[in-house]
Amino acid sequence: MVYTHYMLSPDPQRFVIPPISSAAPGPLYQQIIDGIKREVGEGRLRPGTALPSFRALAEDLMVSLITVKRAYEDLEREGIIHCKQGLGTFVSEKGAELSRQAKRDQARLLLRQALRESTESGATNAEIIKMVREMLEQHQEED
Amino acid sequence: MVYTHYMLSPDPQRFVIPPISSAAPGPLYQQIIDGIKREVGEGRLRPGTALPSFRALAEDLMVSLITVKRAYEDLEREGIIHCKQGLGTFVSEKGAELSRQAKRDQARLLLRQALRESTESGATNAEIIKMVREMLEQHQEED
DNA sequence: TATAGTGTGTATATACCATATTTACAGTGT
DNA sequence: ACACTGTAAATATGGTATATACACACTATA
Repeated sequence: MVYTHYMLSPDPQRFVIPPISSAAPGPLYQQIIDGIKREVGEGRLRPGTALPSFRALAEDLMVSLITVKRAYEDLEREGIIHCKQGLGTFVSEKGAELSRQAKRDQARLLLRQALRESTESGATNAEIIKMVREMLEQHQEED
Repeated sequence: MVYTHYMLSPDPQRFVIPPISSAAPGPLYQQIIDGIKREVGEGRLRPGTALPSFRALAEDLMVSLITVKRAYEDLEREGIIHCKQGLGTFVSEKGAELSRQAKRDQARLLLRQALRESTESGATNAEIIKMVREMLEQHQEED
């Protein structure tokens, strides 16, 4: 068992980024992006700290180097991280705030779609609110 | 101006299925599927009635015949419609109920994702509920 | 009552783009 | 020189969309 520098706790789970899976919905690079945004946004990967190298993360997640690069490129374009050739990849100063903002925007987008589907299914506003409350309670129990 | 048999009102808008666009998110065939589920689920395309032919819908939506076929195939697999070679395509008896059920399932899926993104963005349950209420009010105004 | 015609849905071969991989290249520090 | 970093190019695969040709069902009509 080898602990990598980006780990913050001696968790039996080796990687903070995953789960990553070809079976999961969405492309692999998107799953990596979402995972890193979560870790950065929730403060487990702090601004200035180094992310795992392309090769290290690729090997850990059993994924191609290019797939990691694709994910890091997108994150760099969003200003959340920045890559320096020969040095490594690091969390940007505004990375946490940008990650949370991205999550907020994504949440609004998904919520709009969910509400549209709900109304088209014949659900009333009261029923929708009720469903949201129930789901939030379930999420609580998971923590 | 030509009215087709599947139109229910002399709407200046010719087609009930659209809007369809390469620019819109999601593949074209999925947009067709969603549109037909909506029309069937909300009762504007009733069980037993004929849907537009592959060629007619393809021409109307300025899309390939194969794209329409792909959409109809998926809808048939879900039991919402049934295609009869040489005859046409028709809404199934349980089409409306199945469409609404599909919308409900899709809504739950999207809602789960939206709530997860919201919590990961740092939003509290109260803030999430508030956002849902605001969005529902906006949807009301559109009607 | 044959049968040609015109409408249905069906199947095959093709083009294109996003995704993911391998392999080789270039920069930075020790 | 070496061992690490990120970068770039060529390739393979799968999903999406297209055009073209094929098979079935009704119907008008000779």
